[in-house]
Amino acid sequence: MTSKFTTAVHILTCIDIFGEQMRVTSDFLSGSTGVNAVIIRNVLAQLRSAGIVTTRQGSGGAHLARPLNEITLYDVYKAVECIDDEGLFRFHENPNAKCPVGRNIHKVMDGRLSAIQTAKENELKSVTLAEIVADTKKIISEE
Amino acid sequence: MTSKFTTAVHILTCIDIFGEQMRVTSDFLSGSTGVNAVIIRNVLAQLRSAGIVTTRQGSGGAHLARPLNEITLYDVYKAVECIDDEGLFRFHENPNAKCPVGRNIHKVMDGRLSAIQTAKENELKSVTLAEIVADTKKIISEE
DNA sequence: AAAGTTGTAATATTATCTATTTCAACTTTT
DNA sequence: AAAAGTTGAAATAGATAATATTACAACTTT
Repeated sequence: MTSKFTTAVHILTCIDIFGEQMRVTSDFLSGSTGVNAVIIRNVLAQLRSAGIVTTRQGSGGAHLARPLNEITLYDVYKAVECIDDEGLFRFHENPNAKCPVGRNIHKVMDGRLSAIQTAKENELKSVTLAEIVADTKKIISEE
Repeated sequence: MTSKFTTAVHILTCIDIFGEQMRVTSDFLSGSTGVNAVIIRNVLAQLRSAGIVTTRQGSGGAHLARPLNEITLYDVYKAVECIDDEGLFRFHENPNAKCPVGRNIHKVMDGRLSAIQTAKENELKSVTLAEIVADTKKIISEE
């Protein structure tokens, strides 16, 4: 499990909150998140590939590619964590095909576990960044 | 993420399916799962602490401590993966407290993410090992 | 007493995430 | 045109965690 998902949400929140007043560079985001600037650029690259942000060489600064209420946590998660490769659970990789349990346990569990995966994804889809940013602004204003 | 959860389900399935005919030792389970025998014994120790299996030094062989339909996937998951320590997501650990976003993002996301955690746990609670074993036996009989 | 097993600690290996270094390509400013 | 600051990306290093391995004491049965 990586921390790229929460880092990405942090990044997007910063872009929205600070983007109008200043240039949100990878260096600034590195300072806010405490994550190395190169990692930030990697995450931004993944968000860019997913059509969530725009970046430009030279001029610098990241911008949202679409409105906050059209970006769900699932979109962000899918962009930065490789969902297809591995699900919520990790299988032991070398079950013995000569054992009737060993050669079938993966198949048996897959169906049950993918239901859980789906439940997680549906929860992620139900939250947009607009809500995250609204919550953040509210907390900041009450400080 | 570890593979101890799926390994544990595999182990419990084996205990039920093979337990009447033979002694299900850590060595046998190592052969069926492809997981090192010491790791198997560690998993068994965790399942024993959770009151799911019984083991004995010397005589060998693991046994179920209660009926399959009284063991949910959640029981197994809780026994072998430290649920409290870390949730479904991993946070970047050093957000900048001097940044209004940095010092609040964790709090903002926590509520949303724990809802997802709960959804996952509820799904895990809804499946018992009795169903896993029934599915496995069905597939074996059709081979 | 011998053989086989569990329980457990200590160490090694492996995989993976994160950080770091480096530099070319690009944009804006002077 | 030059300088300063930035992104994109590759290569390497470091840190962390999961898994495997080794070793052996304690235990049970034959």
